[in-house]
Amino acid sequence: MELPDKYDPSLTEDKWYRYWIEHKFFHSEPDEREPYTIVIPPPNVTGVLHMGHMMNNTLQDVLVRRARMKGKNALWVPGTDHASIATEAKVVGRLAEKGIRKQDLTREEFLRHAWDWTNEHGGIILKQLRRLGASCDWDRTAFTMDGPRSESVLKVFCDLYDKGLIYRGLRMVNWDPKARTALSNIEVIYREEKSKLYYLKYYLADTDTNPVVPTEVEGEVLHRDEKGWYAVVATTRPETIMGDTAMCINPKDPKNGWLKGHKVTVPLVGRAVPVIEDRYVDVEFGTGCLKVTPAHDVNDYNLGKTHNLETIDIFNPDGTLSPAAGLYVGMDRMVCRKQIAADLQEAGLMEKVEDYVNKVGYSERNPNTAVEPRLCKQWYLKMEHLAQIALKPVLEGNIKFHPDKFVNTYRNWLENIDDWCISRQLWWGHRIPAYYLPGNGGEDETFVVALNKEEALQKARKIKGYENITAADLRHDEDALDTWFSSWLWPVSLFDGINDPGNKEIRYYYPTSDLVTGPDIIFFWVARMIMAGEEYMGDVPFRNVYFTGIVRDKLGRKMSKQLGNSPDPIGLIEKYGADGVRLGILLCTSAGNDILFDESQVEQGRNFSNKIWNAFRLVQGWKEADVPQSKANRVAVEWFRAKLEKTLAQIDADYDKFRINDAVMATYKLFWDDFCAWYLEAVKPAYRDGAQDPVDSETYQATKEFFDVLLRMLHPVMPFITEELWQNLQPRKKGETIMLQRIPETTDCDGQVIDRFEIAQQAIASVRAIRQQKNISPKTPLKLQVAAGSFPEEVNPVIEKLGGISEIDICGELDTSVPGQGFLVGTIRFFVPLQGMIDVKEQKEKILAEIARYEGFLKGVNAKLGNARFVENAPSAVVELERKKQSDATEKLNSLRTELEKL
RNA sequence: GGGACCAUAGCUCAGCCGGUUUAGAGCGCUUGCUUCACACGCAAGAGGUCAGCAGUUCGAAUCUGCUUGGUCCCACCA
Repeated sequence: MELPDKYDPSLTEDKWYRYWIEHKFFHSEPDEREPYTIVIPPPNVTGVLHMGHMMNNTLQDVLVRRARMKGKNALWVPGTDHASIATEAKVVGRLAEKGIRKQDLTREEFLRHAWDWTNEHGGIILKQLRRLGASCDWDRTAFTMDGPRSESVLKVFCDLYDKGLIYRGLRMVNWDPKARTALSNIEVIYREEKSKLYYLKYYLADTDTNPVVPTEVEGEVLHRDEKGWYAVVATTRPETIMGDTAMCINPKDPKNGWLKGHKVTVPLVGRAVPVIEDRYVDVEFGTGCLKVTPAHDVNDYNLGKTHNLETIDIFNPDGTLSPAAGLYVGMDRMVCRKQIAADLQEAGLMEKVEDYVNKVGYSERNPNTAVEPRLCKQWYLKMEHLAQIALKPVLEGNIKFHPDKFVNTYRNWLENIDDWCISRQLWWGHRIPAYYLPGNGGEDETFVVALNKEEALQKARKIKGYENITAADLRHDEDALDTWFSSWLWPVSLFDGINDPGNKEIRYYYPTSDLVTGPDIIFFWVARMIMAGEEYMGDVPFRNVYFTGIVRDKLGRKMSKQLGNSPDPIGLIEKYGADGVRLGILLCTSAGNDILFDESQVEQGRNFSNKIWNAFRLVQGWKEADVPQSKANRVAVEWFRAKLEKTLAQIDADYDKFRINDAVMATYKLFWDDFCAWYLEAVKPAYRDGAQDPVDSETYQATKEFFDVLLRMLHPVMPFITEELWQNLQPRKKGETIMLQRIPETTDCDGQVIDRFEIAQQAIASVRAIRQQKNISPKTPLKLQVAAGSFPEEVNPVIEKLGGISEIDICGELDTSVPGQGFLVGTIRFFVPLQGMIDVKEQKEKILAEIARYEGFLKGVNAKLGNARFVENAPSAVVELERKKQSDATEKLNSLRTELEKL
C-alpha cells in the first residue's frame, strides 16, 4: 500500500466512527466486569458546541476510552438538558420575530412551538460530539424532559413534599423582569457598576406641630431652607420612592437623632411617612438616613416586617411602573430612574448627585437584565437536611475533588445555604404537580400535591368540605420547576433509579465513576447531585469530580460571541483533524486552571498526527529478513523496551492523579523523542545502492510490537489515527478494533539499561554538537576515544551508528597529542580527534569557561562541607552526596585542565 | 466585608511534605541541514538573580510573616 506523506484525517475519521457505531463498541450492558461510568453534563438541548464542550468532552472520552482499554465495562451516557429559562427565552425570541407574543398564546400552543424548536435544533450538539470521536453509548441518549426523566422529577417533587421538605412561601425573590420569572439566589450574578448616588430631600411633614428642632448638632450642618427642615436620604434607586413607607435612622446616630418621632414627606409623592429607628442602618453611609421601600428591597422588606410597615408594590412583572405607583405609570423602571431624577432636580428636591460604584444583580440567563427584588409566592425546597447529607461524603473523601481546593468552596456554600427557590414562571419545563382546590385563591389557598390529576382528585376528596369536587374544579399550578431540579437527578434518573429502584442497571452502574465539569456549576449541579444521590440512593453519585477551567483565548479573555474570539470547533476539526484538536486541547489542560487556548496548540496536535503517520510509513516500508540481529539493534530494542515500561508506569500514575496533561505529554514525548528520534533512528536499516537493507526478524517484530503498544497508549487521546494504523499494522480479523485492546499493565523496568543508553545518547549529542561547531558534515566519519572506566561498551554500536563514528577506541589514557575536541558525559571522558580542523583559541576559551563553572560549583560544595554545622547536623546521606559532588567536580576539573594543557 | 488561589525562561505551565535540580517541559526563538518516513521535518543551541522584603534553618523556588500585582468565589449595606 502506497501511503501519502501527509496524514489526511478526512479519509479516516468518518470511516472509523461509523465502524465503531456499526459494531456497537460504545454500547454497554451490565455484566460481570467492573463497571466504569461517566454521565455527560447534559448540554442545552438547543445549544451548539463551543470550546468549553470540546475540552470537557475530550477529557471524558479520554477517561472512558482508557477505562475500556483497561478491561472495564465502560459506559458514557449522553443526553441533553431542556434548560428551561434559556430555551424558553429562545422560543419567545423566535416567536417575536414572527410577530407572535407569548402572552397571546395558550400554554399548549406555546409548548407546541417549543417542542418544534427542540426537535429542530435539539441534538445538534450531540451530532457534533460524534465528530470529536466521543464514544458515548448513543442508544442511551436521554433528555431531561423525556418520559422517564420527567416522571422521576415529579415523583421526587411529591416525595420531598410528603417529607415536608417542599413548601410554598411568600418571600422576596430575585425577579427577572425580562423572562418574568423568579430566579434562585445562585442564578443572580452581581456585577460592579458605575452608577449614581442621589441625595433626596425629605422635608419634615409635621413642622406645623412645632417640632423640637435642634438648634445645633456638633460638627454637622443642619438641613433647613426656606421651605423648612428636611432630612437627606442617599439612594441609588430614586424610582422606588413611590413605594417608600418609612424613613429609617440608627437610634444611636447623634446627627440624625433630631428626626426621632417625626414624619417626613416623600419627595414628589407627597406622602408622609414615619421616621423609624433600627440598628440595621449604617451611620456612616450617606447621611445615615435610609428610605424604606419594603416591596422592592430585601432589607427594607425585613425592616417592614419588624416595624409593621405598609408594602406598596409599584412594579409590574415586566419591570414597568404599576398603577400603585401613582406616578410614571407604565414607564420602564430604568427610564423612570432618569426621568424622576430630572424631575426631582427641577422641583428642588435633589440636594446633590454623586458618582457611585455599586454591585447590581443580573439574571444569569438574561445578562443585560437587572434582577428586581419582588415579593411573591414561590415553591421552596428546604436545604438544611440535604446540605448535611451532601457535606459528609466530600469532607470524608468518599468523593474526591480534583483539584481539592474546591472542597473549601463547597463546604462554605453548604454551611451557609438558603432554601432553594424551585418554581419558575415558565411554561417550558416540568410543571409543578400541585393542584389548587376551588376557593378564595388568596394567600392561604388549599392545594394537594400529586403525580397526576386523578391522584390529586383522590387526595382532594379526602379534605373536609371538598368531598364532591370534580377534576374540572382542580387548577393545576401554572409554574414550572427550575431546570436544575431535574438535572440534579441525572446520575440516578439515567438508570431509572427513581421510577424503578433497585433495578439491574442502577445497581450496576451507580455510583458512577468520574464526573468532568466546570467549577461554575459546583453549586447548581455538583452539590445538588450529591444531595439527590445521598437522599435517593443512600450513596454518592460519583467517586471523582474533575473540575476543568474556563477556556480563554490567548490574551486570557473569555471566549464569547461578541468578541468573536471563539474558534468554530467543527471548523478546527476539519482543518486539523479531530485527533489534532484533541491533543491540542489536552496539552494545555490542567485541573481547575483556566486554559489559554491558541490555535498553534491544535497545529501541534496536527503535526503529531503526521509524525505518527510517517513513523508508520517508515516501518511499513521495511523488509523483514532472516538474518542475525546486529548488536546495535539488540541494544536499541532492549533500551526501548525498558523505556516503554518506565513511561507506561509514569503515565498510569499521572492518569490516576488526574494529571491528564502530564500523561498526554509523557505519551507524546515517548513517541516522538524516544521512539522516533532515538529508537527508529537506531534500528533504521541503511539505504545502499538505491535499495534499503532488510531488517532482521527479531528487530522487525519488536518494532511492530512497540508500535502496537504505542498506538494502544495513544488511542484514548487520538482515537482515529490509532485505529487506522492499528488496522494496517498487520492483518486484522473482521470486527476487531484497537478500542477493545488492552493497554498493557506496567511491570518493572531495567533502570540500568536506560541509564547506560543515556550515556550513549549524550555522547552522540556531543559528537553532533562538535560537528555543528566545526562545520563537519554528518557524513564525514569521525573517530572517538573513550577513557576506560565506567563506560558501558555495549552501547558502542549505537554511538557508531548515530554519531557517524567509524571507530571507538577505548584506551587507558586519551591520546590528545593530535588536535581534537574532548567532552564529558558525567565523569566519562571522550575525545574526538580532528585533524587540523579546530580553532585552538576558541577551544581554550571554551575550556576556561567550563573550568570557571566547575570552580564555582566546587566552591559552593566546599563551603558546605567546610561548615562544621552542616557536617554535624545534616543526614549522613546528604553529606555523602556532597562529598560525591566534590570528588566528581574535582575530577572533572582535573580532566579539563589536562585537556587545556595539551592544546 | 469575608474567603480561596496565583506570581518560576518570550508565552503556557511543572517542580513547592526543604538537600542527587547554581531550576525542568512544551511552544516560540537562534544556527545548520532538500540526510530516499516526516520541512506538519532533522540536528544543535541560546534563554530564568524562581514578584519584592524580612525571618526560620547548616541549607529555601520549596516553610513563616509582610509588601506589591493579578484572578476567582461568597456576602442583603442603601
